[in-house]
Amino acid sequence: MSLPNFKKHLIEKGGLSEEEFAQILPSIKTKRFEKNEYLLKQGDICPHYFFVEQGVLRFYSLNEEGKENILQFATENWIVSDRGSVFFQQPSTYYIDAVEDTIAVILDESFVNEVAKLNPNFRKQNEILLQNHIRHLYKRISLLLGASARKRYLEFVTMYPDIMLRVPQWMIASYLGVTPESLSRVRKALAKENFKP
Amino acid sequence: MSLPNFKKHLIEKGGLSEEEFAQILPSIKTKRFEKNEYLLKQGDICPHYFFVEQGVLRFYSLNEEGKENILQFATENWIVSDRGSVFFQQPSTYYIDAVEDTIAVILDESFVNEVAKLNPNFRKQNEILLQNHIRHLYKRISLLLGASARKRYLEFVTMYPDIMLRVPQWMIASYLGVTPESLSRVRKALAKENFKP
DNA sequence: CAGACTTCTTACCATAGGTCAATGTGCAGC
DNA sequence: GCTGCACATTGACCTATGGTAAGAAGTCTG
Repeated sequence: MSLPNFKKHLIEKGGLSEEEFAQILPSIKTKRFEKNEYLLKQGDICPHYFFVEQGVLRFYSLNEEGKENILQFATENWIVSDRGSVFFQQPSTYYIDAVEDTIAVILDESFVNEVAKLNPNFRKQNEILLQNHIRHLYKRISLLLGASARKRYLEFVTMYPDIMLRVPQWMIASYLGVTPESLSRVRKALAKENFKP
Repeated sequence: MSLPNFKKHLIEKGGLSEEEFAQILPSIKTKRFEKNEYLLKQGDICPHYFFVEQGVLRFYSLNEEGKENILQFATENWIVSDRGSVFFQQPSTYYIDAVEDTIAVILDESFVNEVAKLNPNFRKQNEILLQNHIRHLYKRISLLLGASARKRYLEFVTMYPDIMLRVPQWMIASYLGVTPESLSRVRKALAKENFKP
């Protein structure tokens, strides 16, 4: 298993050297998930963080009526998890599953500590990721509070053009908080105004 | 300035002793804000974290049409800030102002480090606060994605009964992502079904 | 290739919530 | 005790989005 993305991540973002990476490579655990396979189900204690080496994951909740609300997609180089569940060792209220066949690197607190021992900079980089994550969540809430379906879609397209092409449209609708039909209408209206994605 | 809430916070959550608190007390900076006074404006680099010793703050964004979207309220013992702006030293896109006259403790990274030196446990407690914060943001997004105005309001009331009583209704509407008129109608309908808040 | 899904689109109608405007109502300042 | 705001309510109307149902297009599978 060569893990080019994870290697790049640790070297560029984590500040590790080639040698340091080679040193920890043997202790890296990965897992392969098939399309539609679950990584986490409601009620489970989320065991790890998942770094997407290859593929697409989705993180979502299910409301009482059985409607899925997609909170996050994760493509290559993204980390996804129910952090709260991992941290507090409490049952999760969320699901994670694979949108495509996916290879994920299994991360846990001990791994972070181990790498941080090699290179103290790594902890700082983790902190940066976390802060960016929070920023992103705030932005998302702002949009959900204030923006129309159309505006949210446009924002999504410019922010994640890659994801757009890899997940079915109804999942994007769920991420945006609208029905697939509504999203279809929004897209049609945009096409009529000759909007180029 | 006696700061009973902040003292309690540091002792109970931060694990400090009375003596340790007395030791840092002289270096604690506080500031008083009048109702409607700004703590942060769009474009500023958010200089600190604010711990609310007494009063109510609100954290919000303004969209292009000038509509306010309230992201968070903070009453006693809450910490509020644009963390991203503090951390990355970048201009904020948010506002913070005082809903009531407020006494806030001014916190910055150096303060956290100073206290952590006294009691290493403090860093862990900060981490816990942060993780809870993220959990809370996810929950909020789920509700905005999937729940009706009524459900969001009921959730708000049970979660923050205290805030309900201290901020005007139109701000709650903004927090929930509906118009004040809609919220008024939701409340009327609930009253008719003899809902007791 | 046939058949069964899944996804996307379209059309028609329903409705929650938005908009606008008028009316209350309480409270702060004179 | 008025006067003037800021907030809240209400009603009439409108619009974006939801719900339903059907068909078209694509895709997987035997």
